[in-house]
Amino acid sequence: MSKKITKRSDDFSRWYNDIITHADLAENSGVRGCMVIKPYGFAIWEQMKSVLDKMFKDTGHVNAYFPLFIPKSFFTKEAKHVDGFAKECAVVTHYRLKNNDTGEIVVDEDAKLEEELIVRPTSETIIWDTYKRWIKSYRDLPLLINQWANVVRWEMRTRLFLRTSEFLWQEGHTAHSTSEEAVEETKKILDIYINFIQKTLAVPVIFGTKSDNERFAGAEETYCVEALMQDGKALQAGTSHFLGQNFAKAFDVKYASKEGKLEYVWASSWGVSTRLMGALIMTHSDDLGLVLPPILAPIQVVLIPIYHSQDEFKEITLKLKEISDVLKSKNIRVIEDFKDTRKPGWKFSEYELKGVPIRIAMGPKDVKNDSVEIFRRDTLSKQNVKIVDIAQHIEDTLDSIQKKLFEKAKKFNKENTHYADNFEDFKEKINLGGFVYAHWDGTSDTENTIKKITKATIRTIPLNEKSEKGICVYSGKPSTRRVVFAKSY
RNA sequence: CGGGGUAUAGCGUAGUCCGGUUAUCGCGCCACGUUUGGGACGUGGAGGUCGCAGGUUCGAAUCCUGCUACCCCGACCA
Repeated sequence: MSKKITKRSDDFSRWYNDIITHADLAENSGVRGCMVIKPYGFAIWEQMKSVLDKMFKDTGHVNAYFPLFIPKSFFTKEAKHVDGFAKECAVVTHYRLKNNDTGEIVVDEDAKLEEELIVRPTSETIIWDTYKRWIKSYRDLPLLINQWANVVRWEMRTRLFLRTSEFLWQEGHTAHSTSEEAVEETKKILDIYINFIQKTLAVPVIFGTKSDNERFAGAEETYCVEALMQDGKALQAGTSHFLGQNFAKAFDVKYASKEGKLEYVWASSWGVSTRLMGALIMTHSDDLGLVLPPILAPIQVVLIPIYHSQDEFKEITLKLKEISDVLKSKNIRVIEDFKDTRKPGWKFSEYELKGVPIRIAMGPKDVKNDSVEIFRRDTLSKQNVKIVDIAQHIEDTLDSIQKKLFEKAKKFNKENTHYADNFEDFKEKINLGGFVYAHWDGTSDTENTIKKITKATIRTIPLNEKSEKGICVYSGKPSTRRVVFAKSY
C-alpha cells in the first residue's frame, strides 16, 4: 500500500483531502485559495454539467456568456446585494505593468482605471444591466438564460471544492412578466436541482426556503437544497432565488404589458457549483477511496487482464477486447487497462481509489470457464459471470450501484435526522451531528443565539412538512412548524 | 482577518532545542533479472538553490528578521 488514506473515523477532513489528492481530482495551486481541477476530477464535473445542461435546455433555457468584470457602479446599484458580497470581492484597479528603475515588474500607477472593475462574485448586476436593453415588451418575456462560468469570492478559509476563492458554476437568470411566473420558475429549478442531485449524484436531499439570515443578498425568497455529509454536517448543494423586482428596479428594467402599461419585470436566479463535487465525495466515498455513482463516473467499467505468459496475455486481452466492444456498443464507458507495467493488484487498488464502479478481471481460470470476475466498488463484492451474460449483467449492475448508493445515503440521512422539543435535548442532538427538526419562533435573534451556543444554523424551512403546533425550542414562544437545524459546511 | 502549527528529492519524513565533514530513512522514479488471481522481490542507479529574501557567524537545514504558501481552530461564506 503506497497510497494511504486517512480513515474517516480518525480525521474526516484529512480523509476528504486524501480522497481528492489520491483519486487525482484536484490540488491546491500556487494561487492562494484557488485549486487546480485535474483531468479526472474535471471529467466528473463535465459529466454533471452535461446532465444538468440538458435538464435546463429541456425546460426552455438557453446558454449565454456575460463578462467576468463588473463595473463598480453596476455592482453597487442593489443595496442589499452589495452588502452581501462587498467583503469578498476581488477588485481590478490597474490595467498595465511596467519595469521600474531596478528592472522589477511593477504595477504602472499611471494605468489606473477610471472605474474599478469587480471580478464577478455572481452576475446579477451585469446581467440586469444587459436585460435592460433586451426587454421592452411582454413579447420579450420570459427570458430564460443560463451561463456556465467561473466566479470569485475572496474567502478567508478555503477547502478543495467546498470553498475556494475561484469556483465554477452555472448561474441562471430569468425575467418574467408576473410575480407568479417568476416564483414558478424558481420552484421549477428547485425541482430540477432536487432531481439532479438525487438521481444523478445519488445524494439524498431535503429542501425548502432559507431564513432571513441565510437568504441570498438581494432576494425576496431563497429556496435551497441541503444534503447531509458522512460526518453529520449539512452541505448546501444548490440555491434558487426569487428576486422579486429588486434588480428590475435597481436597473430600471420595465416592459410594456398587453395593456400598454410600463411594468417592472420579475426575476429569478439560481446556481449550483463545483461544490457538488464535495457533496459527491463526502456522501459516498469510503476508507478505500472515492466511490462514484455510475451516471457520473468517467470510467464505468475497467478491464484488467491477469496473465503469466505472453500467450496468455494475447488470449486474454483478445477476449477482453471483445467484451469491451460489446459494452461500448451499449454506451457504457469502459477502458481497457492492458499495461504490462503494473501488476493486477496494483491496478485493483488504483481503480478502487478512483471510484470506478465496476472492475472486470480475467485470468487463466476465467478463460477456462468462459467467465470473468466482476467486482463492485460500492459493496466490494466479487462475482463470476459467464461472458455470454456480460452486457446484461453490467447494465443491471450499473443500475443497481446507482440505486444502492442512493439508498445507502438515504438510510444514513434518516438515521441522522432527529427531533428535539426542548433546548437540552436540542443541544445533545446537534452534537450528535445530522439534521435536527425543531420548532423555532421565526426571529433572527433566536436563530443567532442558537448559532452562538450550538454552532448550528437553520439549514432550511422545509416546504413539504405538515404544519404542527409547538413551542420554539429556545424561546418557548409559539411556533407553527418545525425547521431544520444542523452544523454546516 | 485573529490564534496555533508546518515548510528538507515527485510524496511522506529524520536532523532544528544545543550551528561543525559527503543532509537521514521509506515510498515512488530509472536499469537489469526473477515475478504477475489484491499495491511483488533482489541488485544497481538517478534525483536536493533544506519554502523565498535578508542578516548573525570562520561555518547556517539548524540562530535572528521579513515575506509567501499550506494545515488546524475562530469570525465570514455556495
